Amino acid sequence: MTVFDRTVHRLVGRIPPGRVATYGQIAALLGVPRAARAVGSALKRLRAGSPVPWHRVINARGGISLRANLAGMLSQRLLLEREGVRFASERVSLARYRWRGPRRQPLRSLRVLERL
DNA sequence: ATAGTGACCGCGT
DNA sequence: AACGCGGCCACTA
Repeated sequence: MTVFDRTVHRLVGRIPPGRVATYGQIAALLGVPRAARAVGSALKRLRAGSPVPWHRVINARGGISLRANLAGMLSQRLLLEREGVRFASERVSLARYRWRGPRRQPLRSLRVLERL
């Protein structure tokens, strides 16, 4: 494990249930816009049983990238559907499910508004 | 130090 | 809309 790996894992850990992010998006949020591929590798290095919600990371086309491992591909889809993410012809609508990135803790006054 | 390897991406057929 | 390429970045052997 490297610093890069842990940084990726930490960020991915903040994606809420029912939402998704793309590899490129994660890379961009980390300040390395073109490291999408490296992000995928970092996720692959996750230890089995890790609490990191790796399944919430998909490719820019809204699809699952685990083409090689068919088993893993199905489980990813299952995990997402279990959270309410719907698939349409092997794809999810990024417009609808894309996570907007980590938000700073809202200001106290704004929090009140959120409850409305 | 270096060459090889992808859970990627955007662009041009 | 699907496919193929080339470029990219971090990691590994």
